[in-house]
Amino acid sequence: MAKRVSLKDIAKEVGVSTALVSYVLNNLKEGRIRKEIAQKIKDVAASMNYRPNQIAKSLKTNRTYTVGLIVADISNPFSSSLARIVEDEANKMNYTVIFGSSDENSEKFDKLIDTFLNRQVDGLIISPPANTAIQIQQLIDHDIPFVLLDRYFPEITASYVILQNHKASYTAALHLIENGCRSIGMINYSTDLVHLHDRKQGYLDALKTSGIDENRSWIKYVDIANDPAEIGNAVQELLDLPEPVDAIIFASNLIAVNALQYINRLPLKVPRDLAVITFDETSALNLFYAPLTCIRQPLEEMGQLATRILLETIKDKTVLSQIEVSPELVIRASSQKSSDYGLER
Amino acid sequence: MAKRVSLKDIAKEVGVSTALVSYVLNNLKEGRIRKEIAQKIKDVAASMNYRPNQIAKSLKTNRTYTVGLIVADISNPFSSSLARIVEDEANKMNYTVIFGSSDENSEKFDKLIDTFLNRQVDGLIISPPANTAIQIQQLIDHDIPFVLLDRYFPEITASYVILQNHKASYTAALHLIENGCRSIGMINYSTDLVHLHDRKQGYLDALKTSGIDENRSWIKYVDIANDPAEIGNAVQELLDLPEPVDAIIFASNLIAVNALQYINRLPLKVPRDLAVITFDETSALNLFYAPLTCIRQPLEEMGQLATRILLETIKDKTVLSQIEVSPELVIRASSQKSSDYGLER
DNA sequence: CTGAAAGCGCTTACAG
DNA sequence: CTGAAAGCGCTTACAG
Repeated sequence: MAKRVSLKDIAKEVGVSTALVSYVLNNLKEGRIRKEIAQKIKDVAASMNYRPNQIAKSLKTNRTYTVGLIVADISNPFSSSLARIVEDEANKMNYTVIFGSSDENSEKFDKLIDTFLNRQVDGLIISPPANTAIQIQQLIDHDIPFVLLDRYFPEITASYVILQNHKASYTAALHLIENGCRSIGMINYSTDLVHLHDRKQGYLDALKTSGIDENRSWIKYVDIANDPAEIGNAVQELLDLPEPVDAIIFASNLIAVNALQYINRLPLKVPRDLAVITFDETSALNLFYAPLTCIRQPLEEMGQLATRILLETIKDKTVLSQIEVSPELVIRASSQKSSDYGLER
Repeated sequence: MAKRVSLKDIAKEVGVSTALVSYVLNNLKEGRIRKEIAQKIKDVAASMNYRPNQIAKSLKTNRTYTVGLIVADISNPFSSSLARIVEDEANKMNYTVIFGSSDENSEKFDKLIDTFLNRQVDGLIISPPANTAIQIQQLIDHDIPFVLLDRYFPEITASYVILQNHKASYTAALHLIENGCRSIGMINYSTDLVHLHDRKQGYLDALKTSGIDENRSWIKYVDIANDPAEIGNAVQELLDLPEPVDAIIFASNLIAVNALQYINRLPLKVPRDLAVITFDETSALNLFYAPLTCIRQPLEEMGQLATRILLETIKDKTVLSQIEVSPELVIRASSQKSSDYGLER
């Protein structure tokens, strides 16, 4: 790289101190600097193509204007959609975002936090993997500004932005019941992630409310690695029950994609033979033949809130916001047996 | 944040100079430092929970171990898949990545480059929007290490990793012709992006080779903003031609998702009534009823190569690599009229 | 084997 | 209105 021009170079060129150059270029002490000299400095800076060195500035000010975003996997559309929203919101406040994928792995997660803190990020937005409450507690102990996104730990007093997960699946299950479903399955992840447990609980409570006996074999747990074969098997098992399931709720978009791909190869028709509801609404789901009823998370709101809360926290360490946003049940054909959708093909 | 511990604190605690601490913690001059004192320093550093300040280190060494990744839109699965690969490859070499989305907008793109350079990234991986050759040339003029990914400018001598785009659509079109298609449409973006022009040209050359007269109305151009209605219209127009098209090639995964969603609502059947091939293979496409023939880009290879070339360039500014990777035509049901797939439903 | 010192490029009290 | 100077937390020739 060609030798970069520094404040000192400009100062020498104009014949003033670096301090003055710094003041002028940062628009400080405006009224109190001679106009001509200020203009001269700006002109020279422009002509020399001056580019402030943020690293030096950060070292001095102890602010990097960088936030670290830790997601499960940036290539998962759910994560990347949030990333985009965080990016836009952070940029508005002149923040840049660095990202990392934890792969649901506690060690990788630790490493990311470590790296990001070494890089002096001003704060973190985190979708933590399961069983990382200790690490999160350490962030608190060290007074590191952060907010949890999408996931949380009930035992920890930290800011978070999550979905009303219980309500989401409660509403979904109730909707299925109202549409005549009686044996409703769920495919969920086998994990300690609390928000996924909440999704299960909402579903169970809806059954109970409706006087439907809970049936343990209606819930299938798959590894969070999203293995297509395993998810296909889970579907098949639900259909192979003595009394087969007449509806399935998918606890995530990736479960849905894999399950529906499997269902595509089956002779059965959605929703005629099987009603279906999925968490999340991603473009990946749009090509299924039956328009899918889904639980829409307000991603825009979630990403923006998380970012804003983080930036607030950076300014004022005493901020604590725990926000649960509302899901929206978007009702389409896939959940309504009464619809004739399954027949028309 | 609790007062951070610095080299100086450790030095004071142990009773040595900061220089020595720095040497020990960086494992420099290993054989030449008394073992006991080295161990003591390491122990104290650990017990004080020392965390090296990368910012200070960067200021001194002029290396941030950060790369900037500029994509069109991180929420586009194509971009986020590449981002994930770049992330992994960069992490291997202890690099962190900051990202930004240009939205195909030249001004946003400028701003991102500016921000990233101010932050002293060691280099950039860039999918440039149309008409940004000037900006790219400036990077060269300023000796900034970078590599273009997915897109390039033939008039500029810069490192890049792209697909053999011409070959990709040439092969695809030929395959359709061999399977009996005679009037083959293409939906592409109206843009100056050269790689998309290459995709068009490959398609046209395949027609010519096969003795099929090029028909201007077979190519529809849509805005790169991916408006679903506009893309649906493009499909309809191709079907409404006096001599309707019997196959369509989609020039990107997002065109495909939108077009297929539209096709889903039509009475026609793929491939019986219309054969179809798409660029890119994303999970978004898996739920279409007919398994899709697609042009698979070797994303893993592309992301890794781009990252490696960048890191090479950072070390040695004289590196210049222009790589065109091979597409793979993954043949499935959607492109084969002879297949009975379209009939079985 | 170890330390004193300069310096990376900024900001910012402080002094005048 | 302007400047000299200290200092952010490191690294690294240089000297001994």
